[in-house]
Amino acid sequence: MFKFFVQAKSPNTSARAGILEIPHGKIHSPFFMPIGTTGFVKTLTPDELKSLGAEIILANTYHLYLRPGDKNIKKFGGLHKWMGWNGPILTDSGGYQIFSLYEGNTSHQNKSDFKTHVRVHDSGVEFKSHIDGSIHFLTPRDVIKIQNNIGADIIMALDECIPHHADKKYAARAMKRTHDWALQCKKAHKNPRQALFPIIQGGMYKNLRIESAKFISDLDLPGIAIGGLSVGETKKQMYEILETIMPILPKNKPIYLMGVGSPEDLLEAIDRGVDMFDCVMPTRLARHGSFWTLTGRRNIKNSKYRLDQKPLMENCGCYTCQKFTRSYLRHLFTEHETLGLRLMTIHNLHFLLNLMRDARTAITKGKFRQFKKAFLAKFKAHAVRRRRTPQ
RNA sequence: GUGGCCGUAGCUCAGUUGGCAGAGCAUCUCGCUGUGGCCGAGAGGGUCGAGGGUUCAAGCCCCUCCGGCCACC
Repeated sequence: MFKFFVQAKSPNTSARAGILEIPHGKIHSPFFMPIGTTGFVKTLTPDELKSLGAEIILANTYHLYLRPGDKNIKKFGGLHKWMGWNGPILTDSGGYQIFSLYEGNTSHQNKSDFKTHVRVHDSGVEFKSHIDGSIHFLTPRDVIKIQNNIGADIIMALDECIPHHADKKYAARAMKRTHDWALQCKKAHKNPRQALFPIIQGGMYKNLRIESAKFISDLDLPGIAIGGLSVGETKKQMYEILETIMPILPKNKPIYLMGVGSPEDLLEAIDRGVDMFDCVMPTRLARHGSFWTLTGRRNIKNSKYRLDQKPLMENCGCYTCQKFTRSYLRHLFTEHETLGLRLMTIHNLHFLLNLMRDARTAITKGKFRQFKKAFLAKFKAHAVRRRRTPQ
């Protein structure tokens, strides 16, 4: 029901290519999961996702529990059937919402009109719904039951994600809670068609991270997730944490770095042995006008694209680049036309999913290091040039 | 013709007893990492309809003119 094989490794790197077999299909690793929090990847149909090469998508337990309600999803025949996506799905547990919606959280900018409150107790999490203000209390056991109802192929244990600047005492307490909850989730989880992944925490403290990595590994569940990164810390900090824990994680299980990321972070994490990723970046940035090219990130709203007859990216095979110019896409954005959001989303997802395919090919050929170096040299050069000579 | 109201940033408008010319939107940059299509940060943009007067100081008070709207002959 759930199998993971490592197929190829590349020299001088921990990067590896593999296959993950789960009830709704096979996934080629390393892979990126587009985010469909509320049961849809914003602006795209499942068919479009499939043709972009997405092999699995991510949805969110907290959001689906509030609306339409996990019990209703079960009545509809499960999330796959309801949303018309017959490929693999992973549901996040809602642990990240503890972090991003936490009262007084300053590391993330809370949306001013998104007045959700979260209180963490040893026994579970208290949420105030951002939809109707109702109060909900969820235990680790509840979170598993909700995910059973939603029916994803991979489900996540409840964890407590903390800000990067959390002190050691706070980080240790959140880690301990995350471990207790992981145990409770394991105990509550009984559906063999769903694989449960526990999550490593420990803040920016290496000894806590090591302790957490060992504890989570010892649970002997089908996969392992790394949480609490890409939450505002520097890239150097994130890579150091990865280098600290990756060597002590089991080699025969998929490793999932939650919430990452940017093209450069994906390659750096693959280099250190990570197999799975998810991130809002390609889809959210697309809706905000940003798009990726091999020479870095740009924004279609810039006035210099007003009369630009080139596609978003030269030699890009995506639908958007085949059919439309930058000037037209900019026009769609200035007119606030929905089509612009769709076309940009298609491009960014194509770019990132293609990057993952290229990385996999490079690993298979034993040339990942060269591939990474060549990609980053072009991609980051643009960012440096921008900093030095602002236009 | 007479009376009244109005004229301030590209647009819609604030502007206190006279005391450094303002906001929202738009424009132009930048940011966004287990999703609010938002949001945040910053920038540019003004002979305050024109001219004169009073005053240390006028968008504001006085006079003339121009333009717009309304009412009444």
